[in-house]
Amino acid sequence: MPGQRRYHHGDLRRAVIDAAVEVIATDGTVAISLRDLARRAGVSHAAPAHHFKDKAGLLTAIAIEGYEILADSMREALNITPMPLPELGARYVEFATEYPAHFEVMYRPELYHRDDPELLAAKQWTRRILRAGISPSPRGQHGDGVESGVIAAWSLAHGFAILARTGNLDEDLGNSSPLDAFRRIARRIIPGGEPTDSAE
Amino acid sequence: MPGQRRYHHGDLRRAVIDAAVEVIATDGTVAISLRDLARRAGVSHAAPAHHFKDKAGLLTAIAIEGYEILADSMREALNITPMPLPELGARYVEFATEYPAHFEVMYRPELYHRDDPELLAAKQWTRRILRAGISPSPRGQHGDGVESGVIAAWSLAHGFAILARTGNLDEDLGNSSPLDAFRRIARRIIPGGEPTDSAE
DNA sequence: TGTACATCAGTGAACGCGCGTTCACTGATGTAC
DNA sequence: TGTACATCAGTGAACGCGCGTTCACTGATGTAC
Repeated sequence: MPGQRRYHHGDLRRAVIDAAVEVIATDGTVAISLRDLARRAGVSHAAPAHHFKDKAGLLTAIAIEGYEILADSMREALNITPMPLPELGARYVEFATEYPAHFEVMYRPELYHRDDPELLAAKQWTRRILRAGISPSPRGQHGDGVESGVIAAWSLAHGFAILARTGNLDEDLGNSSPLDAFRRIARRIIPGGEPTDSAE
Repeated sequence: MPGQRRYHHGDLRRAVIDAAVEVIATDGTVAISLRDLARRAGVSHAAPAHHFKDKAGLLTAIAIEGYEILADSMREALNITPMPLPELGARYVEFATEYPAHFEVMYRPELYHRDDPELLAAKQWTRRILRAGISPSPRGQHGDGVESGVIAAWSLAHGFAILARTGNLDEDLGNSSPLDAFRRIARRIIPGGEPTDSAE
């Protein structure tokens, strides 16, 4: 029954987050204000405070959600691929592409409550999964190459995701989707992507 | 003669940019306001508008300066190294480390006048140098690997720079400086970093 | 060297705005008995 | 099934604030003759 004025919204928390995500994806984090989001949700301007306490609280919620989505996807990838590191990177890039607003917020900790316990837990859980990408590797004698493999994969994925999202790779990518392009590059470059001693 | 009240500042433009850079490096771009910067420069709040027109104009100036500094450094690197791509990446990481505020502004185009002609020129010039990193390569038969080499180097450098700056690599890096760590990784991973068929 | 004038850089008052946050309130919902 | 009460979710008025921008102004500087 649209148009009907109800006192209770139903799921205001969800509605505000969704509106925020939309605004951020379009105009960046500069553009969000609680009052505007309340307006979009068709609710009085003080209502959101009820769910998020303050503006940083809202962004904290978005960051947490982002970490959870990302962790789930990577967790799944670990179960189905024989070469985890490049695939983990691909999932990372995919997440950044599909959830650009979440991604952006996650990496701007000055915007949210960086010491929120729930956030800390989600973040740590995500990192643990990322790191697990190397443990199932059959070769043991890498030395410090193991560590740097994770750093390399993570850096590559992170940088690629941002550059692709900000349009910096447009002229290089041609027709191929960012994700495909990333997979190609990652397979060639990331340790664990291909057997290291076979030719070409 | 400090303490002396002068009518003319001397180099207000410089002073405002420097103040902005300091604020951004500490508290992020959220924290800058023209009025605050004027205060820091010891000048009336309307003075900065004289030099930058508006807030976005100030950030445009910072972005331009960033592109110029980065381009100069990479240009120099091209002249002195036999393996350009990894070294270009290292310069990129070095720039992001030394000029974090410039770096941050550059990649947030929603904050400045993205179609400013001077900015466009600086940006294009920087990209041309980045791309030049592959042309002196002796091997010709890469196919699309050439293109993806640039993308890989750029992505790796960009991602590494951000992750290092946001403290995400702290527990991996140990004692080594971010720049050294990057050089080590880049040399091993980036095409053109090492001869591809030698063992180890 | 001196004067007149144009230009440049900074002042300070004023504007209107949208924001985040607080607060006493009220309508809606859920639960115990 | 009915009633009383506690809790929860949203309202709307009010606050104080700092901001960006505009504007007529004035002091300082540079230049032409």
